[in-house]
This record gives sequence, C-alpha cells and structure tokens, in this order.
Amino acid sequence: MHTNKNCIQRMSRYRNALNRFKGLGFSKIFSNYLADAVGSTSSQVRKDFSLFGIYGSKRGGYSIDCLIEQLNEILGKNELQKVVLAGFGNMGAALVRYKGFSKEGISILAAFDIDPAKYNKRINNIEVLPLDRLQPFVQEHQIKIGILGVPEIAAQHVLDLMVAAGIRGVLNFAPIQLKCPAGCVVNSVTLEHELENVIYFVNANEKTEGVAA
Amino acid sequence: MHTNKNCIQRMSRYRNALNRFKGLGFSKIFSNYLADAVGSTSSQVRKDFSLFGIYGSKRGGYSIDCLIEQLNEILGKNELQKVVLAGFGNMGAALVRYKGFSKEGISILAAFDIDPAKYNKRINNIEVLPLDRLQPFVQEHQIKIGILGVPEIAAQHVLDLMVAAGIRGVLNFAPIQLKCPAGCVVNSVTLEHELENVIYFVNANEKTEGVAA
DNA sequence: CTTTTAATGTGAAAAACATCACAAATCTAT
DNA sequence: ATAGATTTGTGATGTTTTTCACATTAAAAG
Ligand SMILES: NC(=O)c1ccc[n+]([C@@H]2O[C@H](COP(=O)([O-])OP(=O)(O)OC[C@H]3O[C@@H](n4cnc5c(N)ncnc54)[C@H](O)[C@@H]3O)[C@@H](O)[C@H]2O)c1
Ligand SMILES: NC(=O)c1ccc[n+]([C@@H]2O[C@H](COP(=O)([O-])OP(=O)(O)OC[C@H]3O[C@@H](n4cnc5c(N)ncnc54)[C@H](O)[C@@H]3O)[C@@H](O)[C@H]2O)c1
Repeated sequence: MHTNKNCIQRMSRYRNALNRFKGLGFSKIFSNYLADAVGSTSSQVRKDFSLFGIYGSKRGGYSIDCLIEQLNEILGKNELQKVVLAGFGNMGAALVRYKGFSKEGISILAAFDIDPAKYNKRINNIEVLPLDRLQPFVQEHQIKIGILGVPEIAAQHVLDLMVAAGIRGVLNFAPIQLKCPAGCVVNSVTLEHELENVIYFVNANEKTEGVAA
Repeated sequence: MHTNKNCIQRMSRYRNALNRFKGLGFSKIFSNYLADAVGSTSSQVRKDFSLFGIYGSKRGGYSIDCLIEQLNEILGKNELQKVVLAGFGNMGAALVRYKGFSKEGISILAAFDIDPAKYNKRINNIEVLPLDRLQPFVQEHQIKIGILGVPEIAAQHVLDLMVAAGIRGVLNFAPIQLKCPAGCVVNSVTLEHELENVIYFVNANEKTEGVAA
C-alpha cells in the first residue's frame, strides 16, 4: 500500500466531514462535495478512496454510511483505542479534560507524572499516577499508544520507558527530535513551529502583496 | 521563492536544533550533523539553505551564529510576534500558561471569550476579555496573528471576526475546515487526527510485521 | 607551497504526489 | 426500452519534492 501521512490525514478529514453530512441527514455524497468540505479536489478524493479499495457507484456517488464504515475500519475506529499520557501539566491536563477524544473512540486510560502534587487527581475519570506505574499499567492493559506531554528535557527518557513497556506509537508535544526503534512511530506536534509557520506565510503574503499592489 | 509548509517547518527545526548545538558550545556545524539532529538528510539541509540563499564555507561547514541569524530573519524572530487568542477553555488556558512561546519571541497579548466567568482572569500577565473587545484590540495593537481555541461550532464565526479586524493568519485547533479570504492563512492542528495517524501507522506496522515474521 | 582530504552547492535524475481527462457505468427522464 | 446526463475509477500526464552525484572550494597535512 502506498500511503503517507498526508494521505491518512485526509482520511481522517473525510471521516470527520462525512459524520457532519450524516448529521445533516444526507445519505449519499459525490466526490466533489466531499472535496469541498475538506478543502481538496474531487480527483484527490477518488484517488484516495481507490487506493484503499473504497468504491462508490458511477453516477450514484458514495453511500455515506458505507464510506464511514470503511473509514472506521481503516482508522481503527471499530475498537476502543487505549492511550496513556505522560506529563500532567498544562497540555496534559487540557488533553485529559477534552471530551472530543472519547467521541472519537480514543480513551486516555491514565496519566503519569513525576510530581507527587499531581497524583490521584481524577478528571474525566482519568487518574494521575506516579511515573513508575506506567510500565506495569501499559503491560496490564496492553496499550500501544502514548502521548508525551512532558518537558523537552524528559521527553526522550519517558519515550524510552514507554517503548520498553510496549508502546508502539507516540504523539509528542515536546519541541525536540526523538529517537525510537524501528517499528515504532513518533508523531511530533510542535505548536511553536506551527505558529512560526503561520507567521512566515503571513509575512510572505504581505511582501508579495506589496509588490502586486 | 519556492517554499512550502514542510520546508518552513524544517527551517523551524533547524533553528531549534542549532540553538541546542550553540548551547552545547559548538560554533560550527556540518550539514550531516544538523540533518541527524532534525531527522533529515544532509542534501535536504543543503538544498533548503541554498533555496534561501544561506551559504556556508566549503570544507568548513556553517557558522552556527550566522545560520541562526539568517533563520531568525526568515522566521520573523527579529521582531516580537504579537498574537491574540480566542477561547480561553482547556486548550486556550494551556497555551496561555505555556512559557515556551515567549522564549520564541511570540507573545499572546490577550485572550477573548464569550463566557463572563472567564473574564478578567490574568495568567502570565495575559488578560481574558469579552469577545467584542477583540476587534478594537487587534486594530489598536496592529495584530496579524490569531489562535482559535473555541469550539468547532463557533470557529468559523470567530475566524471571520478576526479577519475583519485585520488578522491575516490563524492557528486553529477546532476539528473543522475553515474558509478564509485569499491572502489569509489558516493552519489547523487537529489533535484527534494526529492521534488517529499514530494509531493507523501502529496498526499498519503490526500487520506488516506479522507478515515478515 | 603543494597535495590531500572533506564538505559545500547545485544541476540532473529519481521518486513521490497531484491533476487531468476520458471510457465505463448507471441513474433519470421520456 | 432507449437516450441523455452525470459521476466514478484510473491510466496517463504534469508538478513538486527529494535524492544523487560530482565539480568546486577551502581547510589541514606534508
Ligand atoms: N502548554 C502548551 O501550550 C504547550 C505548547 C507547545 C508545546 N508544549 C510542550 O508540551 C510539553 C508539556 O508542556 P506543558 O506546558 O504542559 O508543561 P508543564 O511544565 O506544565 O507540564 C509538564 C508536566 O510533566 C511532568 N514531568 C516532568 N518530568 C516528567 C517525567 N520525567 N515523567 C513524567 N512527568 C514528568 C511535570 O511534573 C509536569 O506536570 C512540553 O514539552 C512543551 O514544550 C506545550
Ligand atoms: N482541549 C484539548 O485537548 C483539545 C484537543 C483537540 C482539539 N481541541 C479543540 O480545541 C478547541 C477548544 O477546545 P477546549 O477543550 O479548550 O474547549 P473548551 O470548551 O474547554 O473551551 C472553549 C472556550 O471557548 C469559549 N467560547 C465558546 N464560544 C466562543 C465564541 N464564540 N467566542 C469566544 N469564545 C468562545 C468557551 O467559553 C470556552 O471557554 C475546540 O475546537 C476543540 O475541538 C481541544
């Protein structure tokens, strides 16, 4: 299969948009409307679906229920996705309080921290435990996915702990490049850099507009 | 200039890594070491720099100070970047409390919300104001950059307000495709989708490993 | 000073990715 | 039932991005 990160992101966006269409009472959709809803093109949509063996009916478009079901399968939405969080600071607490994950079938089962002041807080029914409980917890619950909300300085260490415990994929918020063994995935979301990106393109626009005007 | 989002993200990562190298006492660096530090290749590094007219010395590598200075210029680090935040909920509060932005020359000047219970809180010297104060505030302070931490349902409306006030680039956390006029930039960070991405690739790895083993 | 060594800078080549365009399919109207 | 309209699915084509490879240059060694 010939897929990349962007392609899978588009799958998530399709699913997201389809759920909204469904909520509005639609039952069928054409590639061009779906494309509009996610900011893409109809041929991109059809190509993506074709890649995953998702087929509609010519002239009839795609059945929304059918599409959602297939996207659910691809994105692992048919089983509950169990996740652990390390670092119950500002970001970690925001994630734990967020209702959107459980709506998407993602469940943060526990949070882990080294600061005893954070232990035994319980928010959204998620408990904060000492870091040394992470390894047994992950093994007991057979958890494959982790979130890193610890400071940059601790990120590699905690990632190593997670991997040793059996975690195979991590969403990382620390602004640092992490190393992990082959077969493991790290997806780093670096908000500083995302903002810098916006700033760059705003400045770039300003310059070219100046020239154009 | 022929640059894209990924390219600019790499610029941010180079700068980030270079600051660490500098902190360790280095003053020169070769493209291959920088590549290792950010998870890229030496030719990618050189190509990127060449695109921006950044040159080193053959056989001598790049001067770190010099590189950082040029990246600062490209990424707008030589002036303070003023930002407003809309939505002082879980995510908004985490962003306001985060120390890392000001370290990077990014300053959230104020937060705006519609919930009166949030008004006049002051964290990190950032005040929470009623949403209808956003427009005059943005105009008065000549702010170009916004962050959207409001619920999905409000995101497009608040974005429109921001754009009307003069905001030209937005970092959006709501899991929805936003429309904005040409000349404006929206960068959406959708944490649900980022996690789904990790989940997808973990599952994909598991399957191919099963086949290989 | 000359030679050797090693890193840059960049066209050229390759790979990855997106768009086009149209045959095939199937729905709708008559 | 047939014709006409419209959308899919996909090979062909185009574009963008990355990698290769090597001439060029500058540091270091002799
Ligand atoms: N908060 C934000 O808005 C924001 C924005 C961008 C990036 N980040 C990044 O996200 C990460 C977390 O940021 P934050 O603002 O929540 O920081 P924070 O300091 O509020 O929280 C960090 C938490 O991690 C815990 N911790 C420290 N070392 C640990 C370890 N070894 N094991 C387990 N827990 C440990 C601390 O006790 C603390 O509770 C950082 O890497 C930061 O750079 C945060
Ligand atoms: N918290 C997370 O970890 C997280 C994760 C992924 C995505 N998100 C997204 O980030 C956004 C914010 O999430 P959150 O968890 O902080 O939600 P939240 O409900 O905690 O906060 C939303 C805030 O926006 C305010 N608000 C509502 N309508 C507004 C309007 N029209 N103008 C100004 N303010 C308004 C509310 O009063 C509230 O303070 C949402 O779109 C959510 O989907 C959050």
